[in-house]
Amino acid sequence: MRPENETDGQPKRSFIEQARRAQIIAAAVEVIAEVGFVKASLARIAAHAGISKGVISYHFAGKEELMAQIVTQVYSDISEAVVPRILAEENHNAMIRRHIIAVAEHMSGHRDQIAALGEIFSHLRKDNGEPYFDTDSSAPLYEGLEGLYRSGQESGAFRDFDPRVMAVTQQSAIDAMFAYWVANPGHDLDAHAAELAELFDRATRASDTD
Amino acid sequence: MRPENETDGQPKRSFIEQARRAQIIAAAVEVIAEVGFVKASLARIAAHAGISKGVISYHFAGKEELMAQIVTQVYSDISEAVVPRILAEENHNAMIRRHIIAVAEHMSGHRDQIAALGEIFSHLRKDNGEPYFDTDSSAPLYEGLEGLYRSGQESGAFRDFDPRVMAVTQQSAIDAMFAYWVANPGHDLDAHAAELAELFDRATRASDTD
DNA sequence: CTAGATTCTGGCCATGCGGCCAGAAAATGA
DNA sequence: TCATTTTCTGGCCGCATGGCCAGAATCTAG
Repeated sequence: MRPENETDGQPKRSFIEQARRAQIIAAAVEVIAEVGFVKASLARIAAHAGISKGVISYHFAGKEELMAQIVTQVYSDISEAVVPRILAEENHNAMIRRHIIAVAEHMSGHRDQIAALGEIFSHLRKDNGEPYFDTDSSAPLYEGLEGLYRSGQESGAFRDFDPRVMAVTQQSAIDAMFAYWVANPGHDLDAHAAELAELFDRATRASDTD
Repeated sequence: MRPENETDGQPKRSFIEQARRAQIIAAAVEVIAEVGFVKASLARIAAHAGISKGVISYHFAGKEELMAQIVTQVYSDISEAVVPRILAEENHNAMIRRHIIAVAEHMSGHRDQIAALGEIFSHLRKDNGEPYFDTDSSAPLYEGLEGLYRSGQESGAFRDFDPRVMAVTQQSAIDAMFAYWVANPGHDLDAHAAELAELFDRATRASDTD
């Protein structure tokens, strides 16, 4: 039996439980990165972690929760590493460049994480079959970029484009960069990021005549 | 029993067989677009087409071949509609713009097709679990864009960027546009395409000082 | 030391899937 | 008309999966 501490809000977790959850998440990331979402069964993840299958069921409500936790974990790692570096920049043009370059630099040391994230994004579905992560659930992510674009437009650093379209495009360009890198490990990630930074700088920057 | 005409090269197909294959492909596209790849079982596709499940097995070697045929079909439709319009342009900058706008115009009347295509791309795997369509299998697609970029660079229309990165980025931007549109049917596809055309024109165009 | 809470094991079960097949039905052609 | 080929039906089979549970093992506190 599982202790019921979920009377309100967040369940309390013992240290052992936190450690187990972290271990399972780490194992799941490695397995998904290696064999893909579809073949990453609970049995396989458990075997990779050196534990029994039931342990996963014990610590997570189901496969869905495990996957969602992976996404949460990776996302917060990224934010922690990238956001401060963006905010350290002093003008909007530099912030755009920094966003792309910082996330690439961070991910270059965490390839399994970004590979697993891509798999989960495209495969995880709710029971009714709808995507777990669509453009709406990513809204907070886009809103950050959109806000940056809008304020840059107000300051005159950026030309007059549709911020939503630009945000969707920049995010997709970054995702594609990682997908390409995951499929082609020899690819030069930093060089790719530098190209993207130049690309979006030119695409967003106000013309001299504007 | 199935007649064996596959002695060499392409199997001969009767008119009835061609019609059935087309019917099944059409049904599969609709089902995938509606319920997603994972829930699009052969049984469901057959029911939607009003035929027995075995018919699909009879006309296609397996689910894999059916999915591959869908991709082939949709791709050739796109090429037929878009390529001539690109070639009709007279300079490289206009060709880039036309590529984006023409594909969006074509797809605006074929939403199920592009929705199914996205599902198949991200879900279809070989037996060994590897993606059926990765960046390498899309190489012919990229090579077309890359060639366009290179010749534009030689002519001086484009600045000096990495053609591979630009091709991957432009394709991902277009894919993201469709994905956003599929998830948000009210989205203005033509306006989005116009924004992208402007974006990539600015990103690729040679500076006055180059 | 001991009782109770916590964590783990290993296997069972229902479900849904794709592939397959024997025989029915329909089309073909002489 | 009737034999032969082509097409279709409906169900069966093996397989893999995620969820679940009874009982064992381990830890904790009094």
